[in-house]
Amino acid sequence: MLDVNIIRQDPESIRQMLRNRNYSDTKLEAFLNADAEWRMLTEKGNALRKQRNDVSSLIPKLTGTEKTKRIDEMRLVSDEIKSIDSRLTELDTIREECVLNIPNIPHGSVPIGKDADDNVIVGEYGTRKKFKFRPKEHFEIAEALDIIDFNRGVKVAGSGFYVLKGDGARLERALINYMLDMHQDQGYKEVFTPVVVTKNAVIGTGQYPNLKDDMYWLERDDMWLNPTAEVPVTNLHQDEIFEKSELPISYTAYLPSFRREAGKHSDTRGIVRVHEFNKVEMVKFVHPDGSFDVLEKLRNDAEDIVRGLELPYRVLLLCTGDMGFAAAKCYDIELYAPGRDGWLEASSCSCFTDFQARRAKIKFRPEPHLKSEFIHTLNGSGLALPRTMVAILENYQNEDGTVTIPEVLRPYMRNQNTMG
RNA sequence: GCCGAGAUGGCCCAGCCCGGUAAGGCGCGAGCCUGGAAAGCUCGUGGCGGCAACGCCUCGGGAGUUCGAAUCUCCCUCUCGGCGCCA
Repeated sequence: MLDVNIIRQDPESIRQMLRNRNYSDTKLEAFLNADAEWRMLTEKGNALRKQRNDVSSLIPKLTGTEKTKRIDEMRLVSDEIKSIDSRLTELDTIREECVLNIPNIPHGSVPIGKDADDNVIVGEYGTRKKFKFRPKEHFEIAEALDIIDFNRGVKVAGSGFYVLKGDGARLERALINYMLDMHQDQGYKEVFTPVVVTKNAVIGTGQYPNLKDDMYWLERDDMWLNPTAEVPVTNLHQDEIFEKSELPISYTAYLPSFRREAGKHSDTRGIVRVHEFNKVEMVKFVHPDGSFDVLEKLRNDAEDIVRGLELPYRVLLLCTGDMGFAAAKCYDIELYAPGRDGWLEASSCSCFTDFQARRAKIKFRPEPHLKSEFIHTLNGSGLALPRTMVAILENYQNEDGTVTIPEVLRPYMRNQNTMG
């Protein structure tokens, strides 16, 4: 959520920003209209309240006709206040709904562009293996090794779900532990949070309202299935005020994530786009100064995971048109998958400035006697598990159908070095 | 799920029965005092609108009664305790 003062002060630059981000219908104009009326009525209402307060403190001292007269007068004033208030409540609802639908302002270093084609490739790293055979796609490998069972996943939970078996399940567990351990070494504190979150939490991080159709909703309890650990982890500190000395705070969390992927058809033959997947996430709460430098560090922490796995990858700087709603700047890390000869987005690292902090009311006190200010939040996946597994299966496959286990994972798999 | 008790400024806590300017303490800050400090004293310490004087709001959330609600009525949320159920 943006600071309403910024919207009021310079609506034209917000309009330009929305054009750059490809948001056509954002209710900015509706906000401005409602806000102008709101401010006018607030002042009017305050003046009437002042009158009522003054007379009300006078009334107990009065007697007789003077008193009845005043009470009658105040009855009219109260009625007017009531009608102003009910209009103010309407306007407030409109204002809030509008402002919740306006995305964050991109950082100056973000390239302006329409869609994914305008993203900037920051760099390509690692070496691609030369295969002496046609590299297979991950589902061919996995089915042959019987480590992923697509049909039974569908049987249990419907399309878009899958089952890991044997070495597949163990590889998943190894990856989670490897990632958590590395993030711990990088200075992140591990947390394990609820998978079900409140509506307030999804508002706090900005998934609600604009991604609400992408999340699973538990109607009976008005709860939401975690779409990314960013939600429960960032909201851990909802409504809190930190001392300056407590910042920065870095968390890492492993948590299942759920996406309805409404309108997209899930890839039933693979695990590239599924409804439930594991992910290890990094979340940071930082001082507003230098938060974009922290983003570089965060991205590097995610790259460490990929480098450790010795997978070829590239880093993209997302353009204004492709960036997420709440982000001010965002890098994607994509893994190269030789079987499909394509790139897989496995991590997204973003700086949200104070956009989430304002929604979730996360503040810090710059100095003990000074007013509290909003902190900045960041997060990044390190990494999404299914796509990492796809990349491992396709990059580490051998001609005989076996898959070599990346060296860093072997300690987590009882020193086993191949699957199959 | 049932019964009971609670929710008041950064933190603690009074006020509620019996409606009339939200008291006090802690912490933190500024000032006075002091050779310096402690103690003491004074002031400040949430949000919104004008952005200066000022005004309004704020007692978990919402609705109602009233000239006037922290206080009375109704609904909801959360916390704690007891009972029940249970991996």
